Amino acid sequence: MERRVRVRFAPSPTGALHIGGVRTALYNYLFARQHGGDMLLRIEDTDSTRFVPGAEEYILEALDWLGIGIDEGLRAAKGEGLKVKGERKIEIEAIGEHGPYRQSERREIYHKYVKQLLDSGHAYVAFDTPEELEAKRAQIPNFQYDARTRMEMRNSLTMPAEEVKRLVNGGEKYVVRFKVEPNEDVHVHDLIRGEVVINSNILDDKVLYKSADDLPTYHLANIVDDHLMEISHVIRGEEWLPSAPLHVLLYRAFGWQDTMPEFAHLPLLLKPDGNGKLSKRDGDRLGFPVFPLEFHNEKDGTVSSGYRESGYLPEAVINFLALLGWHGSGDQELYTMEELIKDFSLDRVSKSGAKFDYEKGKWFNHQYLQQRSDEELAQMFLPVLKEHGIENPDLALVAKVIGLTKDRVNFVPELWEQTNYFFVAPTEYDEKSLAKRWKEDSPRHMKELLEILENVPTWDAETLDGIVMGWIAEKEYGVGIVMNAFRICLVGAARGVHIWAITDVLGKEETLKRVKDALARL
RNA sequence: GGUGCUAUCGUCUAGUGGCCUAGGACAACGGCCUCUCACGCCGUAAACCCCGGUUCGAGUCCGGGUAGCACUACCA
Repeated sequence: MERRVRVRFAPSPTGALHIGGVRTALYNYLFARQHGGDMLLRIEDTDSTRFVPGAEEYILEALDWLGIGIDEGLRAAKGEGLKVKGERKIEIEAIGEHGPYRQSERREIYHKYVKQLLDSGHAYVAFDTPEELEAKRAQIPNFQYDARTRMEMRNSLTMPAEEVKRLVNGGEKYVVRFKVEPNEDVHVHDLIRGEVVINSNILDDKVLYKSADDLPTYHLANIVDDHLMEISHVIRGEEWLPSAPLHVLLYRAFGWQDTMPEFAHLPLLLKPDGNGKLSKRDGDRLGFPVFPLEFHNEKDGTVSSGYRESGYLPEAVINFLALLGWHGSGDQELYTMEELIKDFSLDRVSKSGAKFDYEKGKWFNHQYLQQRSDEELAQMFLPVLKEHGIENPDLALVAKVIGLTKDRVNFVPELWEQTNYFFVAPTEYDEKSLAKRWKEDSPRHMKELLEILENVPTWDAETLDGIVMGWIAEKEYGVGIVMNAFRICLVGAARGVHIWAITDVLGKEETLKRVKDALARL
């Protein structure tokens, strides 16, 4: 009997959610959905010193924006206040029977399990201060707190029980360490990498709990919670692979080996250039976001740009991320979330790290932008127009102009460069275009054209094209030279959509005005 | 340093011993379309890390190198 698939995404609220974390969340989500299982979200805030205000809200809002649904644990509640640029005022709801879902709220639970390990002899109390340990490391190269060295340290293994009790009761700061048995080959079965074997000698006696803040460390909290929350598959980043054997040992120490989850360690997202894993600095340096949403870090005062604010569509980010380290069964590149859920498979996840290819991300956004309706894009374009001083434009007109130009852009903000001449008449003219397209005869051509345009029976593309082309042919002027001069008058440069599409949007009056203005200036 | 993971076009990747003359996509380049600039379409260039071994046959399996990455905290 297969057990119910239950996976979790368990970020730490230490800042904006890194794009690699988003991918981890996505793969967990796809896996859960595909198997009809549950996707949990748990907050791993066991390091009180690294907590960043707003980070939790950020994480939940980011997942919500991307459409990565949470079935259990913490999630963004639907409603107003969500998706507000700049200020994050989301409502958080907790659902499920396995809560609380913030580790900082699970102290009593961890106490119980720390005690269990202590009682069974799998763990011990240690009093060595951080300073003492640091001194030890400085003194002994490659010092490791383990079977070889623990008998030289200040812990419950080397001190009389009475002394330990006295110290603990007296409020002395201590930690609880896991007692790793030496020289044992620990086997970890990884769904992506196969069998990984590590000898326990290289593991150290990891700190499981620190009395200073009365909180467990990641390793303990993670194992206890995954067990209690009945997690079936742990899908996480490759950086966790080295500590997976420790986790296996922990499951065994608790006697939970029969329900231990399966592991899958995902390849890392690497810098686009050079070596190493992708960091926030790379984004700043190369000019692209490494976070889903913009984030204002209250703690260090930094601002991180986000995909959403850069004009990315969530479905493009999802598609892009899905293919960074995973490949479908065929040659398909464009995937909806539904298709991803159908086709996803852990054994098609790559083993090697993937360099972050921002250029491809642009292409994905281009693809998805084309699928959005002109009206929808118009709404998204409004703020950009406002930035350029266009207040309360005619929405139908904006949509029409977008329909004419959207296939030229990758992002909504880029629409401005493609559409500005529809909203603002040119006041100066591009030098290069002028040099190439504005000839000696051009003023004369434009004067003639003006007369013709003033007298056309109807102002539609077909009529204009017929009349103007007829006139050019009759006078043997050359289509290119006349039309480009005309274009310069209307646009200010030799660029833009089809000329009759421009005159159509501009209308007769504005078109004539622009030609007259150009004539007066050039 | 130690341990582990990984290794196909510039990048993401397909490839599970003969279907590979190594396929697709992004980017690059060229052409077509055309009143311009784009888009689009068509095409070109571009890779199996190295050395051994197994095999009739290796990108694919094995060994050894090399390289890259990760981990090596009272952080996750």
